[in-house]
Amino acid sequence: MPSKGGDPGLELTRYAEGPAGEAWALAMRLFFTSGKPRFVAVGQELDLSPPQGHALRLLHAPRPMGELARMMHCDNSNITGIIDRLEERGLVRRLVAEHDRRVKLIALTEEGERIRERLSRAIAQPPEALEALSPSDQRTLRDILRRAVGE
Amino acid sequence: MPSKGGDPGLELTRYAEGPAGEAWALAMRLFFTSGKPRFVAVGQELDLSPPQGHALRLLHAPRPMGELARMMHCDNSNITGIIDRLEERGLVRRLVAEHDRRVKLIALTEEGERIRERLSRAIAQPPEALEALSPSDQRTLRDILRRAVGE
DNA sequence: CAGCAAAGATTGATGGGATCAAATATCTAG
DNA sequence: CTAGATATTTGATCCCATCAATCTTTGCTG
Repeated sequence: MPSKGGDPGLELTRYAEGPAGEAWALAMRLFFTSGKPRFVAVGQELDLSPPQGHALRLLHAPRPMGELARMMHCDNSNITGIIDRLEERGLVRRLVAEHDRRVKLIALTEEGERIRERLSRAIAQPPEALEALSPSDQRTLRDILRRAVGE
Repeated sequence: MPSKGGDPGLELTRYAEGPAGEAWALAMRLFFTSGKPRFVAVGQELDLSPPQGHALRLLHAPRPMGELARMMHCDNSNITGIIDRLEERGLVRRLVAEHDRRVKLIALTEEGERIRERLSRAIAQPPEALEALSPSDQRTLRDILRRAVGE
């Protein structure tokens, strides 16, 4: 079964085993053709690199640097630079935690909150492929994913 | 509804509208907590950066540089370096297209094919959250996503 | 209390990636 | 043949990832 057109899919299903594997392959395809490009595009409009955008999204509540690093699956020292640049732009502030003066809590400024809001809204927009599903399929999809994620 | 634990979710559902939006938010959460980390980890084992891995996966058939660039949503000039490094490692070859000597077709070497195979297999493995679903949910999920992607 | 190991964050070095402008080689139309 | 378009490359600049080393602060232990 050769793929159609320009093969926009990542030829993922070839290696998938079982229904879960196939579903996962299709989901990743959706993400790579829709999700990631949009994330990058929206980030560019707001002049945010993907890691900066990611960090901003995680900051709906103040967090220590180390927690950010863990959540972003990257090294501690990496976060320093990302936060540096966000701080220079006034989107973020470093607060010293009073219970432990080693840790710095990163908090959004008002401007940062505004940008985060816009970013989140744009990213939450589902791709057309999902919007085009029947309402019943949409609900079923949501319900199954809720069960998967354990919500 | 404050999130539980360390808030591994990206607080995505707050901005989602409608079932499709919620489903999308859940899918992205799955991707960010499972998919991307695994992609990066598997890449590290094989000593491939994420873009190198991505490019390799797209090369199940020889492609011109420009086509790779379009598929990876990046600038043409970007691909040059990525392919340079893959070529230095002997995973890839540049072939001059005979119908147009401007274009270079990128083809996997045998070693490249082996690596690509291992990468693809590892990535195709669905996250536990999906494996844990009932077989019926798994099938339904796959079917809905097939409809969405239009397969 | 003194000393010391561990934890949180930063710095510096190195290499890869994104983006943009400019250059090169080739093709195609007229 | 020539002008313009196309595919790729180069160079410059910035950002990100990773690792080792450093600094401060904490908490433990004798």
